[in-house]
Amino acid sequence: MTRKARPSEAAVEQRRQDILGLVLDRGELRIAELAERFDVSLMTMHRDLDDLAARHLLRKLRGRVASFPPLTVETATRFREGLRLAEKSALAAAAIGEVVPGSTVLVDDSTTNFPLAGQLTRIERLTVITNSVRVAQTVASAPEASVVFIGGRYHGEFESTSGPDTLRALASIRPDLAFVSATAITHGHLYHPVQDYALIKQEICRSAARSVLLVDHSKFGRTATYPHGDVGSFDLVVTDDRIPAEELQAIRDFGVEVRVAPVRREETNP
Amino acid sequence: MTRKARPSEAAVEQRRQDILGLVLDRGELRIAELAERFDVSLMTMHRDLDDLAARHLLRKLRGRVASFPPLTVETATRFREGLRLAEKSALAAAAIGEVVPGSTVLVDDSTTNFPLAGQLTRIERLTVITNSVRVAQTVASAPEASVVFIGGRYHGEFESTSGPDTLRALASIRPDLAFVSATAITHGHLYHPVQDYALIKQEICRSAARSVLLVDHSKFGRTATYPHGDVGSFDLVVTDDRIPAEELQAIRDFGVEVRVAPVRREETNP
DNA sequence: TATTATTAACACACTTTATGTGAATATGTC
DNA sequence: GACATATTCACATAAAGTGTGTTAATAATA
Repeated sequence: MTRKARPSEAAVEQRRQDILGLVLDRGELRIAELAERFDVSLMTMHRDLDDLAARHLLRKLRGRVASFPPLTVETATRFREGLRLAEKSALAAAAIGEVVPGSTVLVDDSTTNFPLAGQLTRIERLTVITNSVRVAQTVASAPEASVVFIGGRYHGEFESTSGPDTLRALASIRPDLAFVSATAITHGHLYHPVQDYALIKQEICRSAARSVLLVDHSKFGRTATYPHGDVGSFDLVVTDDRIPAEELQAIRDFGVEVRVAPVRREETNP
Repeated sequence: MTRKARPSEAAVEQRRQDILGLVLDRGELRIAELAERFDVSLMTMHRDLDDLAARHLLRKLRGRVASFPPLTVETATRFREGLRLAEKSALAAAAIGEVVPGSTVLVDDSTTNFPLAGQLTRIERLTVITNSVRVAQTVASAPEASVVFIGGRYHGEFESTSGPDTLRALASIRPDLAFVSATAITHGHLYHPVQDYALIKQEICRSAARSVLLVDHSKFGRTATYPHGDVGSFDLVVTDDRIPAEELQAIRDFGVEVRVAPVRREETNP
């Protein structure tokens, strides 16, 4: 009958993200219901779900799909990629000024730091240390870049390393500056759903001469299983202008400098 | 006039590889001449060359292109990807039998090892140690895989780490089995164009309880700047059935076991 | 300034991809 | 094991995406 216009690749990916969001919200859903709700055939919905399942973002059962524990999924690189890009770019622009040419900069594993990594290629004679494959690849695309990758247990879902080897390597270096991000922050206290990464973020603050925390507004008011200190460990916090007022005050109460980056809004999701 | 049929993406990539091969062979060529030789417009040739230049595989000058030092380019991952895949798969199939479930396997950075890495996901309770991002990503795609990435100075063109940190990390581990490959081998002696990697290959042989060398026939009869020992350091050499007879004999003279993998031939380039 | 090389803008034709249909196969339930 | 339902397969279709060459504008060299 009335055939539907073929959507662009980006639109398909967007739909799949939306499906995942819904599944994450509900925990479990019938496939037939999803097909109806997104107004696609059962076949297409199966294809979407097969794709998400192949990325280990949900489980496909007979007739229904189930989510993995929500925060674990949200932490996976494949899920966060491209999310809140405007905010992340704004944070990068506000933070890049901290970087001095010729210095050694440590960049944490986080999609928040990806735009920042792109900016770093413009600064001269930098040594960039990271445990994130994506950050390493981005910075190394500049011909004269010096990149040090920190080894350890490799996690495919984050495309980065962690664990005791990583901690040990971190303890033996002393970068001039470190950029760290957080997945969850409430009243100035930081949390991460994966213990290994919580430990790493703490160790980074200890090892770096100066450390900067990058968090967009969506991370505020959330918590996760493993606390990893508070904003007091940082010398500067960079966030965007949709940070809740009381959270902003909480950070200032720690005596930490806060830089609020303006985000140009066209069509931002809440 | 007579429009030309639009080639597939693969065909375009093949043409670009051919262009690169020619430039590598000649050192320098006029762009107009290349356009004529490959029977494409000047515009298309510019697009091809821009692409190759963006991958740092050649330099585009005004009216002509020049190659970087040949062996350096040939070593770059971006160049070797997909080259001699039939041989590499055959080597992987012949070598995979060496891997014992539950053991710790070290896999060298090399496109030769990529198919092998894919095979490794089928074996249970393995710990895979590597300095290659691609190997790490491949193995980590299996959900229960345990992957250890060796840190160090990161090289974008190889997508892997090397240098003193890498050597030190290698020295502190003792894998049950190591798969190593070589870029150049003559009369049983091994060579690599990059010193850092030559050192790593040597260190691997020292640290692993048992080590296997994987080399397809194209690597024989070549040398490079940095020698890194001979086949005597290995317990087994796996190669394909187009290995020159005298090279095969040379390896056997070292008293090393050789396994010659049969390659199914359909349309293999020389 | 004259000449040649490069890039930009566009139209075209081909390839690739997302989709839905209906049939064939697989999976679970009673 | 029979039945119902879920999934996959094979195919046709339409639109998105991509490589190409032409012409015109711009940039670089002599």
